[in-house]
Amino acid sequence: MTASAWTDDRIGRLKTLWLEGQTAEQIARDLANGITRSAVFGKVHRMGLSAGRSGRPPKRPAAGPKPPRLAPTRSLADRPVDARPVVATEHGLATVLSVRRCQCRWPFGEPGAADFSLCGQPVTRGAFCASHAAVAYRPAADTPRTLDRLVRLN
DNA sequence: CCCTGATTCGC
DNA sequence: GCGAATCAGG
Repeated sequence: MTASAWTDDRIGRLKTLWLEGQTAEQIARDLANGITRSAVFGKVHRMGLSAGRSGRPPKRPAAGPKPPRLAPTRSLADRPVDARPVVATEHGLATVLSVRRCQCRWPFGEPGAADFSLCGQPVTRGAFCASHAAVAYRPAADTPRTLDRLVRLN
């Protein structure tokens, strides 16, 4: 089999894992096939998914000589989407430190506040539960009324 | 200091 | 278009 070929299947897995907040290293391990985290990044960029994650502002050139070298790494990270409901006096089931990957990370209250918490319901899409994902991943603009209704699902 | 993500270059 | 190297930020 070809060592490297971004089939639609692999691209789909890449996109899914990336949107789930998996690290590039994690995705590389999942795809295997000699795919390195660099390859993952390259593909992600070509797909136009790059923006959104941590970073580095556009700057000057790079890339010098390239002797054969591999750089395996391992760890976990969490830094998905962000959203803030204007009204939120309620509190979720989880905190920033206790929330698990399988729990909805929709914020309740003001970040930094003593009562700040996270939804905590089972994740169904990306980093949020079904209700919050509907708001967080809203592709197109909705009417203020629709958004208000969705936010009230808290 | 280590890890992760982003950007740019060479093939 | 793909992969690797390099840089910057946390």
